[in-house]
Amino acid sequence: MGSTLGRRLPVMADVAKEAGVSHQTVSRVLNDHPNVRSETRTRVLEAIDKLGYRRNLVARALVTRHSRTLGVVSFDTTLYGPASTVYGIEQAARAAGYFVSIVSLKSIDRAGVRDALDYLADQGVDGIVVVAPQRSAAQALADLPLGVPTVAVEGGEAGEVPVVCVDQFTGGRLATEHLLSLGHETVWHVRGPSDWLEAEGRVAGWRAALERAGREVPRPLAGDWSPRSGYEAGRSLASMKNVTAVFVANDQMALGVLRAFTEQGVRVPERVSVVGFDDIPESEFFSPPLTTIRQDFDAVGRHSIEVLVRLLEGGTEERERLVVPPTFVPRLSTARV
Amino acid sequence: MGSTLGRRLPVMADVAKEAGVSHQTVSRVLNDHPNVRSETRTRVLEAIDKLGYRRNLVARALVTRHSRTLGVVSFDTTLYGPASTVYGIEQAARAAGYFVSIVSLKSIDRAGVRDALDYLADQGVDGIVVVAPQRSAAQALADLPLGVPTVAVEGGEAGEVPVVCVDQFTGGRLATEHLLSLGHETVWHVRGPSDWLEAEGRVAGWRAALERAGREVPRPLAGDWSPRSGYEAGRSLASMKNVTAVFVANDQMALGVLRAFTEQGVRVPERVSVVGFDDIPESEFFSPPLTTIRQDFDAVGRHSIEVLVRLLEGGTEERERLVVPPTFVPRLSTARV
DNA sequence: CTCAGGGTTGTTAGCGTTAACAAAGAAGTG
DNA sequence: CACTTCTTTGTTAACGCTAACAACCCTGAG
Repeated sequence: MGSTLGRRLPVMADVAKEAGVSHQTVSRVLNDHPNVRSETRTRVLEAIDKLGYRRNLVARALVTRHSRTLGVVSFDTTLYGPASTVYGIEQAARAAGYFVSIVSLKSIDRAGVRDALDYLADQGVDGIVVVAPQRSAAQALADLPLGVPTVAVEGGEAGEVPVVCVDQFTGGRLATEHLLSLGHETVWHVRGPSDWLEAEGRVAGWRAALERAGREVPRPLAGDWSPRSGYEAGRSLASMKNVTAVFVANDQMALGVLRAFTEQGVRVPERVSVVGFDDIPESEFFSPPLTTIRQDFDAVGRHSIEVLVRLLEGGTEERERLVVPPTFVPRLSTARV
Repeated sequence: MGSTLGRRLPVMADVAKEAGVSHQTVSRVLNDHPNVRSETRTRVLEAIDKLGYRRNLVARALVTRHSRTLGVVSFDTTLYGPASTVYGIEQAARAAGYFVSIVSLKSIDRAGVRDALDYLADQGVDGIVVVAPQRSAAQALADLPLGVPTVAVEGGEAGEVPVVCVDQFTGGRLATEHLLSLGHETVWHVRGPSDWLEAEGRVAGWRAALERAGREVPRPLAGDWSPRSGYEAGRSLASMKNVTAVFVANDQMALGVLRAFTEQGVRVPERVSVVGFDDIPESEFFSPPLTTIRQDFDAVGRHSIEVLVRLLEGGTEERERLVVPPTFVPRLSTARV
């Protein structure tokens, strides 16, 4: 449409001519410069309105050296956690007047993260949020001497950039303490992949709670966050007679565990109690509804933008670390021994 | 870091001086212009390498009037469908050399869509993909006289822009025919919100299959895609004695239905068969594993970019409509009467 | 030997905006 | 009333790149 229209879009000079002022005055009006006579201002605004003028942000970015665009690097935005975090980021960024450009990685190795950051830097983003839940990603970030202000989400201990994350340790501890408080002798654990900082944090919290209570610490079963890996862990657990309580490192794997237990005739919570992690929207409707630890992904996303914007606008380079607490969500998958 | 460094980034002129050529020659090398002596080319490339020069894409965009950025407007990217679609879009766009800027809407009304499109147009995107599964969004799109090439995903019948979508009608038909083929007298339906085109398509496919088989068409139960609404529909269905087969319009609601059935002692698939829609990663591990209709969201996202890029680069304004077929995924939630 | 024609490079002029400075008028001060 | 100061506006010069054109060199045909 309009390919033969010929009328190019109006530019600032057109508005200026229409309003009988210089283009600089138009610029001043648009940028809320205080020293413009109100009569002139209205005349300019009318001209803008009449011509349907819209300022060219690319030209503006060239001269101001600010694109008002933030970059986001994330791993597999198909997963609930990253998707929710990115959603929070996007909402907060837009509210703060920034555009959001996204790179979603398939695998997170150092090269991948480096490429993504370069790519965004090329585009001229003013700042970057890296959702880096894996150790490799966090390290890649730590190594990179990047010229763009950056914030890591779930970035673990990496010291170079500010970090916003959920307190995984406390989450693991809460889950475990809940199960112990119900009278379980010990708590088994289906953990996430070892490269993930979140997985490590949950393991550590679980272990600490057991040790503090002076209980035996069983060997954790390995999972990869997928329902299938939970299912396989569940089959192993079902065959062990002494298992009465399991803390599963995420809700999806917990679903797999529940499925395996159902197949093997292991009743939850009558014979085994199960606690998950994340509180995905589905977990309330698992059979039975899943007791879990809620992560406020949305808050994490919002906070990361707050920190980044502060970095961009304030400029103070506080080496911040903002920790969002998880919350315990009791449902029906856990019971007294 | 580097705030006191003072050394500004190298620009094309710096490279030119370093290589002993004009900046235009540098530009030609970067743009793969054929008429550059290979010796000169290597000299320029060496200079680029030595100085760590990176071309300023903002300046380039200003003069070429192309930002190589595509905009995506989507509704609630927290949901599995939109998230997967956006993921596919992002991957395909990056592979085609485009950046992706995202706007995620909380509610899709005409004003919201209009704002999002304006917002992206201001930013100077070259093209836009609108994930518009609701009728209101599709209409908003149809009304808008936008100056930027646009493709709608799941956009229904809206005639102004090319559309890429999954064949919802066929999906609904497949689900229903499967249940009928198992000997069920008729099939009940838990539908999605009436504003959603996808919901309508599935209802229509379900109805058509029943009518073609000469069966009674029960009144569909209303849902809003959430597990909770499925749960509520499930409680209603559980109380009806004549229900033996249910087609639920998405997997999340199907989870709620399964939960309600479990609570009421209605066994699946022994007493009632259930079919879902979407094939989310969890559905294989529901109890029982859910028979469902798979939508290839990723393919939809990829196709939408293909169409858009063709529009941008070819320029032919074919009023395309690309339909991705759904596939039937048999699992254990359905059985013969 | 001359001249056309292609390959290769340089020069100049934008793209549409903001920044920096200059200029003119209004207003306040001794 | 002269002089400073503030407000308002305009003029000019970037920002870093590509497009258009000009200029030069080299080759080969007449």
